[in-house]
Amino acid sequence: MELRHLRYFVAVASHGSFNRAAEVLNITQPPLSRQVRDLEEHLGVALLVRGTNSLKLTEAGELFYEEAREVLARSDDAVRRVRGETGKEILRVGYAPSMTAGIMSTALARFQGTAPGVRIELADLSSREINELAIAGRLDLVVSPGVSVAKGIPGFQLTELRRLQIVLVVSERHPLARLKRIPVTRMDQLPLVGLAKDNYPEY
Amino acid sequence: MELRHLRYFVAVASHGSFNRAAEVLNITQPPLSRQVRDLEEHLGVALLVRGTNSLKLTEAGELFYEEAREVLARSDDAVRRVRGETGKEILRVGYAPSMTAGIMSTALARFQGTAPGVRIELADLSSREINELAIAGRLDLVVSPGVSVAKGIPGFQLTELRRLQIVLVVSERHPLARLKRIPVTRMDQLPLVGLAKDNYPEY
DNA sequence: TAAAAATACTCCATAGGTATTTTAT
DNA sequence: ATAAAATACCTATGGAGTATTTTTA
Repeated sequence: MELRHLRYFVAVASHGSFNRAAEVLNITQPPLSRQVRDLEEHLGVALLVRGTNSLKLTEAGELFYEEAREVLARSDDAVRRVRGETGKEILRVGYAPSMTAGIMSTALARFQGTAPGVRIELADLSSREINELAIAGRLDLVVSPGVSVAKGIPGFQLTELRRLQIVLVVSERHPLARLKRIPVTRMDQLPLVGLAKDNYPEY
Repeated sequence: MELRHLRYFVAVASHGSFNRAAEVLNITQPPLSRQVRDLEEHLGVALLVRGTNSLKLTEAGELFYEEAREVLARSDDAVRRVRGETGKEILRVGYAPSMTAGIMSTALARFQGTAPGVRIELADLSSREINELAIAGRLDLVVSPGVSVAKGIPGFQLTELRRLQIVLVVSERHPLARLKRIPVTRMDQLPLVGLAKDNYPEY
């Protein structure tokens, strides 16, 4: 198997047609058909279902399509890097740890998969710092609690990522424990015990 | 550029010789030289410094060697997956967190690089548990303080990974502070304040 | 029946082989 | 002097082209 097979298959899959793919690849249709067929034979798996006026990917085809694109992206990237056209693309991400708990690592892995050339600079920040740095143009992407970016950040686009449930845990003898619903306003009066700024200077 | 070029270059780089690489690849030396030369030409970068009895990678060569191995590993993995020989290889790692602080994440990343098909199951364990599970055959790899595996584990091979310095911090008024060297035996007599088992049930 | 893909063949580019020379230790 | 890589040249596999047939919406 060579990269050619992957390039050809990806072209066919993405154009949904041997003829159009051949055109794009600047070759004729028969050799393209042959190469893709060779690939399927090599894999021992059918990648495409050929209907005359329709071309569908099999389940294996869908999988291999993703994989092949991945491999091609990686090899392109390898070439770019060794040429010194180094993956100097940098994505600067500022995030609030509390907001990203449990999703950051998979998000990173998946992003690196699709864009292996991009270097990611992570900074876990307080929401205030996120705003400051973002406004100063020192961040490209921000993950932050909604309230703190409610007004938006100039030059940034807002997307809802997830909704987090915030729960109140009280002793069963606490006056609030008796209420079915607790209006947020009721919490104004509660004393808040938290960490002083000095205790977490990194924020 | 085709996978062939990458395969050939990797073979040459890893064997440190065109002749030996050619042998392994089951081709003769001249076409191998040519292919590698074509690759360098395509990249526009020298990958190897040819001394008659020595072969060295250039800086670019070192980089491209890693990249190429990556691409090849990915493509192999793609084939395996689409064939349904799904990356069902699992490496079960048991480790003592204190021993692996600061090295685990990079180790994981690098391992995934060379063997992307392998799923890793991590378990941070107490050294006692590590021994138990390893003996029970439920772990493939173990990172543990030397003392606790000094006797070895049946079926496991021992390799020294790193030496950690353990330091004793005392008040300057403490009797031990006066000594230049403190024999371990002296510490027998010191009271030890630690966490009770109940306080870290996950261990 | 009219597209799109498959077949059948032809050709030539190039991967790979053989023989030899060059080079650096 | 010698072993390893480069060079020169040859061979032949197989990638790509042309012409045609087959297939199914």
